[in-house]
Amino acid sequence: MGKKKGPKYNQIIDAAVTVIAKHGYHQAQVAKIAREAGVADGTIYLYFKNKEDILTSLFEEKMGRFVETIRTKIESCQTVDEKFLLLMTTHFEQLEADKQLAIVTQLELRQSNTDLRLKINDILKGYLTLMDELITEGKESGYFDPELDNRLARQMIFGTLDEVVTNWVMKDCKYDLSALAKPLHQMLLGGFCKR
Amino acid sequence: MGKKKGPKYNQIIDAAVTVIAKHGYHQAQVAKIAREAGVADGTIYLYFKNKEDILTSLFEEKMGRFVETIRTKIESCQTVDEKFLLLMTTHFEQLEADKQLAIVTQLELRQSNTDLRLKINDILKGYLTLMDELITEGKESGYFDPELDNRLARQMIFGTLDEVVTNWVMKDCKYDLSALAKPLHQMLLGGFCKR
Amino acid sequence: MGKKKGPKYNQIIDAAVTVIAKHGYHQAQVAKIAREAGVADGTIYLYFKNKEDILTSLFEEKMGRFVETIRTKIESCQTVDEKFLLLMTTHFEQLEADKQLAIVTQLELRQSNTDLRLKINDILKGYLTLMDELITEGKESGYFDPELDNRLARQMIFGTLDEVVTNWVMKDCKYDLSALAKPLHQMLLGGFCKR
Amino acid sequence: MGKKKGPKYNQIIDAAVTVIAKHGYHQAQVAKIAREAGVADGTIYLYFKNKEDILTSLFEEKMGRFVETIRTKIESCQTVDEKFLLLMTTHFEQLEADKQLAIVTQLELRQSNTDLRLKINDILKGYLTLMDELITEGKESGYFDPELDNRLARQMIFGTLDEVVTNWVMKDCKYDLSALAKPLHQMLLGGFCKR
DNA sequence: TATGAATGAGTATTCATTCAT
DNA sequence: GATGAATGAATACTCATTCAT
Repeated sequence: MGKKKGPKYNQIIDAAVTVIAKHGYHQAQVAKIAREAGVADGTIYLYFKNKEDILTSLFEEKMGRFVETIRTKIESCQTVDEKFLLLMTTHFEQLEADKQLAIVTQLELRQSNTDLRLKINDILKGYLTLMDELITEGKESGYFDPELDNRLARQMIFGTLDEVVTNWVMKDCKYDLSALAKPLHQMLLGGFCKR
Repeated sequence: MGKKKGPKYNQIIDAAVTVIAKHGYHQAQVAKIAREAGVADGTIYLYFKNKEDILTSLFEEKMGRFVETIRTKIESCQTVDEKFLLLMTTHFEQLEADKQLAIVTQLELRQSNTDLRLKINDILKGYLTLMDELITEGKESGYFDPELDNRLARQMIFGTLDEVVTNWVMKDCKYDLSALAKPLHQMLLGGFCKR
Repeated sequence: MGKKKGPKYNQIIDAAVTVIAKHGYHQAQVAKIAREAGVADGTIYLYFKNKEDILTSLFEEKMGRFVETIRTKIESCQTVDEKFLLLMTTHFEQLEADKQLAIVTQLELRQSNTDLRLKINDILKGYLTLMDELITEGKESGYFDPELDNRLARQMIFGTLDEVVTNWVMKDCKYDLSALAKPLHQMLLGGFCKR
Repeated sequence: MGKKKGPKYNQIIDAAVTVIAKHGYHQAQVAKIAREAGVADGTIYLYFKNKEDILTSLFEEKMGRFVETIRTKIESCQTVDEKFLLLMTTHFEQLEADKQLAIVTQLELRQSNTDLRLKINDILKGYLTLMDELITEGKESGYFDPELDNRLARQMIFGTLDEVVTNWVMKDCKYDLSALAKPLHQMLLGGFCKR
């Protein structure tokens, strides 16, 4: 069980995204996912331990490279300032590139029970670590306020990005999301106040 | 039906909060709520139309005055700066005052798929309007950057507050939440950068 | 209990007829009957043992005089032939006089469980006896075939009358029912065949 | 869903007949039918849309050929007189052949309030048409009174047959039903009166 | 590997009846 | 007598998971 191999593994995950995006979390039965994937119900259980495992694997597969992509990209930047802008831009671009997936991760999977949400948080932990490193770097380089509370700053960045993406998804993804990175970057780093 | 009167009405709502906080949204059966409230299953239906009506009434009863309380409190403030600080402090204090309720509204009720989410959004709409007014006031008074995008600023504030509270709840409410208002206020208004 | 006295007793029975005719047997809850009667739910149980007792009492009260009326009327007739015609005419006239009641007895009460239907049959027993007497009289007077099987003849008469009335009710009582007595009388006594 | 194939489909229908005949319509729970059929509750829903679908399918499967059988049989008869006798005999014989089924169709299924009654009426409609044709044929051949009212004659035949069968069922099917066809035939065609 | 038929635990809601006032 | 708030038993249907083929 759990043979994370073969084309069917990915077929099933993609089918889950499609079904959840189309019918919603509570109407995404295993049988429906199996039909969408073109396999028998029982086949699902050759690749996944149970239904929850489909959802967490979905999150892992689809979001696993999410953070890595960001980390790689910002390496090329010189300043913390630039790094932050690129982090946000890349965050938005990646979600903008797969709107169906955005619906699933921003809206539908949040209806799942608390256990699944804890696993999602685990996956996000790498993202929070990255932000933490950036904040520390900013503080050490003298660019950020040295009194900054890392945890709060991190929650502020993540909470903001998440809320902005969720609003975009709820407005049917019909405006340019990555264009918002720049003004947000300015607001996060410079605050609301005039200088 | 729907008598919305008598001590039993409140007994049942309080029982629902207790049961959901203790067992989670998906394990909060009507029978369990009835037992906790000390009434028969059928009695629930003398006071509520159906199970969902319990949850929406819970939200209305418990959170209905949330925004109004904040709006009233900040009226006494002179400056936008003070208003923002008081908004955040009051936001945190109200949730801190009933930790069980915080668990229910921040984590459990978000798993619902129904009209309840619409009702939650209704309440939030009033909150977003209030934030909007504050932001505009800040811009007009020359305190905020006149180029500030209201929608983004609003999402930044709300996303930050929500994320901070959710983290506090997931850490079992074991630190002082309202004490975070001040540093957050500084970060939101002044940004991460040193001045 | 079961004090078959007072105006409320009749109020409740009339309310039951109205409610059943309007909403159907399966939607005729005790609470609905009580409201229609203008009494409290509990009051019903001062006059009736239980819900089934309302229905059997309804049948007794409303249909009890049914047979007696027929019996009295046909006493004035000279011949069996006349008696039969008058029996059928009176049967139809009585049901035609209260169409709501006809709906209840012909359609709705038949959906009741087998126990109630047995009680209804008890009440009808007097009617069958009357028919039996008439058939015997017809045979003894030499008017009917002496070989006639009383039981079958009785079932034929009752089955025919019942089916004719039921069809009339299902066609919304919109044609003249008692006018059918005469041709039916001729068919029952003379048969389908030409003479 | 609704595979209408395989031995289980018939097992379930037969179990429904058995359970309803034994415990009555209102005590025929799905779980009881499943146990009698030797399958799990959920299996029922692989073969039937819902509980009502079991009952309508039961009626279709068991009574669907009822009228057709009669129609085929009487084709071989020469005279209307013979046709009528055979119609009645076949009607009785078919019900006599499965007494449990007779209980279900004559008594229990009549307590239903649903589409089932419409379905029953549909089947009966074909029967009434057949009777109509016979009556017309009798009139045209000069055998029946040309003044005969088809509708009334039809209701008289059907009402009589139905009443006779119902009485037989209520007397626990303990006498010879089809033997009654002959005397009834004589009474219907020749009337009660001596000739 | 793959199938898909079969499983059976789990739950919101109705409504006849009671009984304290 | 009269009330009506409270009771609680009873039931169809879904769907994640299994296992014989």
